[in-house]
Amino acid sequence: MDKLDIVKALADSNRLLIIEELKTGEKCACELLEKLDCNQSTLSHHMKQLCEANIVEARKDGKWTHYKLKMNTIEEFKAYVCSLS
Amino acid sequence: MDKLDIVKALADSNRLLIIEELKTGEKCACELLEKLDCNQSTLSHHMKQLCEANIVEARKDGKWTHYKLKMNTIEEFKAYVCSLS
DNA sequence: CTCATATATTGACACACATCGATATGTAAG
DNA sequence: CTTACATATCGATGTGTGTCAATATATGAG
Repeated sequence: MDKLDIVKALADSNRLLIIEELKTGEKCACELLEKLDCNQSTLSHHMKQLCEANIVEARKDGKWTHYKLKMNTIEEFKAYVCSLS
Repeated sequence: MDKLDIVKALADSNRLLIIEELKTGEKCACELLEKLDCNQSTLSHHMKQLCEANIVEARKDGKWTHYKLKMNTIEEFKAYVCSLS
């Protein structure tokens, strides 16, 4: 886990919203797109960054791509934040 | 606490290093400067951002400014990260 | 095969931001 | 008052990145 990659991936309002949506469980790109005020290529770009930071994982299912939070990474990041206090 | 302000303030390698230094307690700017590979005005700029995000607080003492982690904010951020899992 | 739909990639662009040198401000000592 | 030191601010600059339109790729339906 690279702390810097993680915080950089979190440092955008749309990506924080995406995380918020994924807290309630796996969602596909078109569901996420409805919640965000941006176009499809922008969403795709954000999802790529979240995946590359290992915060989110993608699962392809036919035409759809489903995304969910990657708990391993989140737990490791949580441990880091806890170490600050 | 604004999550976005916090993650943006964390999203820089030098600022993560500063946080790491402040984990061990209050330090003045010149001590921090020794640990970082940047010039004095750059450090000052980073400290300002950390203060504005309420992650760090400054205390002036004569010529020196001492910085320490602001635990209230860190605890709130910790609660947010915990809410993700 | 053709068409529609879902998602990814590319290229361009504007804006944010990390960095530095120069300078300003503030404080203590002599 | 003058000098030295600690820190802050300013202006300029290069790099990074969020955004979009256009296009590509992939999948399934008919």
